[in-house]
Order: sequence, then structure tokens, then C-alpha cells
Amino acid sequence: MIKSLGQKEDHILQIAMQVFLEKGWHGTRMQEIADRAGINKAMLHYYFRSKERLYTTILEKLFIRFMNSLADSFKPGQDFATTLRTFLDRFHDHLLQNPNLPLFIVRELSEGGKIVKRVVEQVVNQQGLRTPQMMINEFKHAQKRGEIIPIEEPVQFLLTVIGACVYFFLAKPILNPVFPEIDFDSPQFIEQRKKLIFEHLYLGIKNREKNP
Amino acid sequence: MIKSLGQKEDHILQIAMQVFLEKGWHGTRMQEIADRAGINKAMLHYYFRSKERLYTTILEKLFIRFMNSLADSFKPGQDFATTLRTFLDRFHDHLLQNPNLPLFIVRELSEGGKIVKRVVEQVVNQQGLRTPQMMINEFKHAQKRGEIIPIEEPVQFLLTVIGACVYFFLAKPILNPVFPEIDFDSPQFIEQRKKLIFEHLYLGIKNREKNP
DNA sequence: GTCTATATCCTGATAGAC
DNA sequence: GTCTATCAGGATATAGAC
Repeated sequence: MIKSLGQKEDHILQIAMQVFLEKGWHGTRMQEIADRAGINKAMLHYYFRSKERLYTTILEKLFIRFMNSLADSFKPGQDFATTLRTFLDRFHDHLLQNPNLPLFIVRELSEGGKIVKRVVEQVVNQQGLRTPQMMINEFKHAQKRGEIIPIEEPVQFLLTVIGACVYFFLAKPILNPVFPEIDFDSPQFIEQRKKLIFEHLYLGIKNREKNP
Repeated sequence: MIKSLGQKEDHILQIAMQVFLEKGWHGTRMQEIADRAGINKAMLHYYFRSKERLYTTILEKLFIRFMNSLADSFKPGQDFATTLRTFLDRFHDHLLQNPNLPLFIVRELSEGGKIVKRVVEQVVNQQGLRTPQMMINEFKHAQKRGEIIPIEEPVQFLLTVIGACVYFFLAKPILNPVFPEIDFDSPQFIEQRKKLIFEHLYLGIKNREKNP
């Protein structure tokens, strides 16, 4: 499925990616992609048969790119604290550069997610979708080394970490009316977020000195 | 805005809510609502002027209902551990009974979220949207009492908690291909999830005995 | 490969008779 | 209040000339 594309196809794909990320599936008009790419609708259909094919191609690219950018977090011989910090760092930085990616993926899911499911299954089958499994493995090793306490189900922890990262980007549009005193777009907030997710999840919030 | 509705209006509203939750704004057809409600499109427009009015009404109902179901978690004189546990419990139970709610809201956001934003702002202005603020207050009190350690920014913790809760329901459709060995639909998994979110966030995962 | 013009379909909304 | 028939607009996709 991953074939090298001509220059022009690639250019269109970049444009289309931007539009889809901004407007989503339904919000995106083939006309707008054509306009922004400096061609017309007919050409768009000439290169990519249909809107769905175009969308699927883009989804696949975005997903794999994201997974790869996370995969760097895992380095052998690294303690789990560092791995977790790096993971949080990468995750937030990637989403900062692709702010609409979470909404984009989730919307797909909400519409039945047929395309996303197909892409995920395909990616899983192709490259084994190593990223989540790598995280789980790191987790088990850290447990054996005694760095962290035993956990019933590592997947639960992973879900919590990812949720903590993703939710902020999903909810950002409605956070301002709820907490008007906070500037959610400031780099400081994001840096604080990386730090505090780590601290809360790794160290907990309980005061162990006063309440043993 | 919240007025008592006739029997028929209410029935239509129930049906429309189901359809919107399933299909989202763009996916929903007025025709389908009419069909399922046993009336025709003209009547639908007769009762509710437009698709947008119908949608807004429903969104408002869903949002307020959810907030109220969470508000019960906060009881004066309760320690923060109990408050957090209750909150996690209520949150998961509500989403179990309304599995499409997270995807529904997020999809709205992903499509520009103009209506969601308006509804949130309206609800905030009307009843002050106490729920998030109550959580923040509980947090500050627990800090003063010494139950938990000082936190730079309580909102960050709240975002992490909510993210940990919501993400699971959002991602469920793609979790199976990634972790085929786990049954994400079992009640046990949800109960485990409530418990472990609490433990990880409240107590942390670091082994303090071996790594002081 | 490129473009114009158009086919085809679908949807929200309404007019108007009963 | 209820229904049928229809309008008006917008979207994807393609036919066909160059």
C-alpha cells in the first residue's frame, strides 16, 4: 500500500492533509483541497479516485508517523522514569505540531471508525504496532528491577498515560470558557503539563509523611 | 431555555437523542429521526424549527445531566481519597450507561464545535458549571489539611483524571486489535480501571522502599 | 494531463391542502 | 396539527473537449 508517489501527488497529499486536519472528513470539500493545491476538482479525482481513498491514505500516513515519533522514547537500559518522561515529551510535542490529530482520529472512531480500524489492523499486521507493546515491556522490566511497584494490569496504566496526554488536546476548545483564568495555549502550560503528569502518575499525590 | 415539553415533544426528543448520539451532527438525517419517531419530516420541523435547534436542545440536556451526575461526588467533610474514588465511580458508571457520549461530544468539537462551545458557555453562565470548580476546591482543601502534597496547578490534575476516564471510552473501538488478549467490555475491566486510576494517581507507582 | 460543464444525488426546509 | 410534494442549495464524481 505504501508506494512512492510522484512529486505532484505528494504535494496534493500535503495540502489535503492540512485541510482534513483542519476541517475533518465532513467539513472538508474536495473543492477546497483543489483550490489550495492550485488544481481543480477533476484533477483531484484523476489522481485519487475518491474522497475516501484520499482520506484513507492520509490517515495511514498520520498514524504511522505518530507511532514512529513515539517509538523513539524506548531505549534499552533506560530507567522507567526517564522513559516515561521522554514519552510524555514526545507525545506532547507531536500533538503540538499536529493539534488536530487527536480530534481527527477520534472523529473517525465516532463515525464507526471503519477506516481507522482498517488502518490500525493493517499497521498492526504490518509492523506489529510495536509502540504500545514496547511501553508494556518497559513497564514489566521496571517492575522486575524494583523501580516501580507491581501493577495488576500494565495496559491500564498505559491507558491512563495516553488519556492524560490526549484529553487536553481534545478538550482545549471548551476549556477556556470553563477556566477563563488559565492560558491553555501558552508553552508554559504544556511544559507544566508534561512535568505534572509525570509527577502525579509516578510519585502520586498522597502526602506520605503526614498520612502513613 | 429549559421549558417543560409536551409528551410528544419529549418522545421525539428521546428518539432524536438516540440518533444524534449514534450518528453525530452530520451523520444524522432529519428523515431518520422522523421515521424512528413515527412522524414525518414536516412535523419534525413543526415542533423544532430546525436541525440545529433540535441538536442544541439535546446537547444541553446531555451535558447538564452528565455534570449533575458527577456533582454528587462532592460531599463536605469527606476526605479527598473518598471524593476521588466516588468521582471515578460516577464518571465510569455514567459513561457505561451513555457509551456514545464521549465520542459524541468530541466529534462535535472536531467539526468546529461551535454549538458545543455555545452550550458550554451558556451552561457556565447559567449555573456556574460548579462541577469542575468543586473538584478544584476539594483539591485545595485536601492540600491545606495535609492529606495530599502541594500541587502547582490543580487544573492539571483534574485534566489528567478526566483524561484517564474518558480516553478509554474513546479508544475502545481500536483497543481490541492492539490488545487482543484483553476483554475491554467486561465489567471486571471497568472495575479494575476505577481502582487502578485511583491507585496510580493517588499513590503513584514508584517503589519508595527500594528507591528512596 | 488538464480543464469546463454537467450529471446525479442527497438533505434541510417549506408551501399549501386537509 | 398533520401530511404530500417540492424547492433550493450543495456535494461528489464524471463526460468529453483540448
